[in-house]
Amino acid sequence: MTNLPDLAGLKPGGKRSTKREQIVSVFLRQEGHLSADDLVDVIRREDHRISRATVYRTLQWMVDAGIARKVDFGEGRFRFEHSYRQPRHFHLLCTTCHDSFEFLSSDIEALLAEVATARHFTPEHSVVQIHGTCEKCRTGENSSSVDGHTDLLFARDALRIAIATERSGFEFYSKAARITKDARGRKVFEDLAQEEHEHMERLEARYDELLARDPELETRPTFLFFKGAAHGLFDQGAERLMKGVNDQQALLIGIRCERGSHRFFKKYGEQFEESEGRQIFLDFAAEERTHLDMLVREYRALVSRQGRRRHSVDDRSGRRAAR
Amino acid sequence: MTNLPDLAGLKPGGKRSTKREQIVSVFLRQEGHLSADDLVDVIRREDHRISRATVYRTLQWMVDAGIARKVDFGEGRFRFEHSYRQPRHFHLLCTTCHDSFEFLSSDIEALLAEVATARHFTPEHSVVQIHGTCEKCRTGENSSSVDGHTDLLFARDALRIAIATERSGFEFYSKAARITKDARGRKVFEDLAQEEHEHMERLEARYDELLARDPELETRPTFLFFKGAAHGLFDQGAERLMKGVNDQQALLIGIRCERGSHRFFKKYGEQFEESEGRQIFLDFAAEERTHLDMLVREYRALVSRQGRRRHSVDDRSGRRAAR
DNA sequence: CTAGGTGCAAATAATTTGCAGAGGC
DNA sequence: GCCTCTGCAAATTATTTGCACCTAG
Repeated sequence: MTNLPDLAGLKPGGKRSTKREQIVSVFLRQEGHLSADDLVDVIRREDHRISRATVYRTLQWMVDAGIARKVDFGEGRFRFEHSYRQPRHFHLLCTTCHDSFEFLSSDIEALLAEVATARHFTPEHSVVQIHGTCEKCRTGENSSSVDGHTDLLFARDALRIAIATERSGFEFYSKAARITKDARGRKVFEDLAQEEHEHMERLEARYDELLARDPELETRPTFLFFKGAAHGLFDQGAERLMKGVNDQQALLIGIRCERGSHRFFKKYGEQFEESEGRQIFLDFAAEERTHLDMLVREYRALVSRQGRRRHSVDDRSGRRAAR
Repeated sequence: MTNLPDLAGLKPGGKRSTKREQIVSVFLRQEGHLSADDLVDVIRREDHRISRATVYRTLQWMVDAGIARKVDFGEGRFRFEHSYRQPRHFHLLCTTCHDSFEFLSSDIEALLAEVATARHFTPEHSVVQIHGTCEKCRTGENSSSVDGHTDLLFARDALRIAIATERSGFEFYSKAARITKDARGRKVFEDLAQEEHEHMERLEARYDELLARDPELETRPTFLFFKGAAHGLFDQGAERLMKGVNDQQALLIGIRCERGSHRFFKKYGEQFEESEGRQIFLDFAAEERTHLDMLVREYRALVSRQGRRRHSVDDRSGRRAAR
């Protein structure tokens, strides 16, 4: 299912499965958050002659090698999770069944960054845990769970965000085109609206492909929580357009939206290991970048045209003054 | 400095200082986050004959009694903090000097609540920790620190938020009064603007009193991070006013702002133990409640006046039809 | 007198380490 | 043969517990 990493340190034609490789391989085949003891149990099922000490040593080695991450759920012992894919995710921890669920929240991350800055603190990593009771333990039955397919969920949520942003971008540019007087400026906005629309359709197709891979995908709960950062930028921009602005201001608002959007998706996407979700964010950032460049070019053109017009006015008034 | 709690379980005329009382009293005199061992060290300074086991037992007793809270900073052992005053606060943890700093963030709490809801999870408590390097360890010198005077800081930040909200409330009502056509409705908005203004001055006086108690207070870093929830409600309301609304809509917008504000400050304030900050939030919530009632009364009056007018129109057209 | 508090030492529990032997290139 | 890995048992660390004793009400 998951494509295992290269088991660093193993020669391509590796001979016998040494203990370490065996432990690493078993660990990577598991999902969820294992305690050292859980891992010993699983491993003993296929090989009796493995010492607890070796498991501990291998776990430490995996942490150093970046394969595993040590997490503390406050149980008085550590657990270990795969460390590739989403870095810096957060946890929901059921105090009854001790099951754990992951989530991402760029919103919380942004707030944490603000706190760290305000307190002159250089953050390395953050721990966010919600301790409580999971639905299963409360109601008895298990609902659609996250099931560890976080890759697909991440891609799904990244696409949803990208689509929502494209949609509000489309609305923004349609509105901007409607209120722009200058024919050339209007054309730029119309083209951008057109592009946003096309790209939105491409993203929706990609979303459908994803659904085809897992028909249950759409019923699964949100994994990536996201609203502040980029979402709403275009909506806010559209509101500002309604207050009555001139062509130049409309371009500036567009630039501000695209730049915010580009920066955010690039920065956020780059945090992740190679994955479909990451790619969606980076593709999207690139797209926003193109739009940004287009707007900036147009803005410069507009300003220089106005400058020329003003110059000729100046010339005229100059001549008038000299008269 | 801090007023110690009643050392629950101690009979009023308690005789000799039993060990437990001694340990509790030493614990409460400390500040920061102590490990069991730290506490043993401190206690041994005044009494050699205290067993580690007793300290552990007393710590557990304190946790059960609600005097202390057990926290896990991922060091492989637990620490204990005073549990009265701010519940559910979060931590900045320096990986170098192992010092710890506290902060509150209603914004993060709100997001965590959303995540829990979306995942059908019943949250009990949340852990939020930012691990990194503190300013002291990075630059060598200690800046204005929080110094454990969290009570004052909490009160200061609560006041700041209340003042900011009053200010935007004042602006909102001034604007509403300006655009209201109906004389009676205008009077209501003017009165409210006036009230917000007076209350703002009272809050500012209270703020100055606070500053008098600690001249350094204003230079200390933010303790309570806060922006989403209530702040901005009136600003948003004011924006909606600008879009051109009738008197009735203006009242509805005001009602929505006051209700949101009231609910938020009440709910948030109630979380805390008795403290100045809590009182500020609750006073403020009560104030918003009064305004809310006033607006609702006015809204009903307006609607009933309109109803009467419409009725009389109906009557007239009825007569006309019967003619 | 008696329930609960306390000290001491031993028990637990998770994890680490010393050391001698094993295994692979 | 050399170097690293591994198993085993002992050590370490934080915390808990059993048990006999003590002490205040």
